[in-house]
Amino acid sequence: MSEELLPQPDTGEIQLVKVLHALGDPVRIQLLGIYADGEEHSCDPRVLGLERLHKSTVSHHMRVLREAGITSTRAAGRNRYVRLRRADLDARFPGLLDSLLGSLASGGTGEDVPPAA
Amino acid sequence: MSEELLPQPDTGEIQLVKVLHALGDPVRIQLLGIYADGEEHSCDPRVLGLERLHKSTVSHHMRVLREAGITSTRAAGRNRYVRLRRADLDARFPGLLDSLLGSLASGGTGEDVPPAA
DNA sequence: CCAACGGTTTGACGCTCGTCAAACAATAGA
DNA sequence: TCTATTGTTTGACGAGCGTCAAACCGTTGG
Repeated sequence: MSEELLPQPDTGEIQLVKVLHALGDPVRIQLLGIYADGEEHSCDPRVLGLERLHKSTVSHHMRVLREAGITSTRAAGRNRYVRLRRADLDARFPGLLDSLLGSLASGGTGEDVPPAA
Repeated sequence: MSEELLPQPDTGEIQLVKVLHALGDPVRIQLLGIYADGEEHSCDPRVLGLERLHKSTVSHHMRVLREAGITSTRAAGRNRYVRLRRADLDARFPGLLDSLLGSLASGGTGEDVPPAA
């Protein structure tokens, strides 16, 4: 059995400008919202609600997020489990993640917001 | 005499993903640090400490920041005065700007940090 | 009126990005 | 041992970005 972490930057090496660049994309900011629960998630576009995108495209976004230091990916068997690096990000940039997730919830993404009706 | 504001998005129209995209660039995140004092600033690259960049390049970055809703530009005579839209950003995304500026100060940009010596 | 100033706009260049498709790799299950 | 599953990698394509240079525009000051 294999059980290893895919390469990712050390906490101290995470750069703000790269984090912002990584999140300055509609798909990846949406992924951040999905990962906000702190749980592990599969990479399958169907599971993530990203059926509109090819699996290789999703894989690409995963890599960008991981290399920016935002997510951590664990490989187990033929599955990969992606999780938010909440503690590391909080240590590196205190308060940033919380305000980002808060802003996301306040609807700053231009997504379709169904009326409260 | 002319004295008008260049076009910019209304506070409610500011989109998080566009803000992050705008700030996910080394030059523009540096500009954010300059504007952090809340004062008005000229566009002259020499005044901004951006001598390495052509004035048209700086002008381009100004436009990106303004159209993302991050800055406000006032035209007076042949000068333009750029200022951070702190109140608008705080209203739209509470806490985001503060944590961004804090993260910037914590050195997450990969900039050269002179030793404390 | 005319020249200098502060910025913007346009066009060009190379590079990066987001996306898909196809091939590939590794594991799990029958 | 096949075959299906899960995801990565590579290559291609069009679009967008960051930069510079040159032309342009409105304003200021002789």
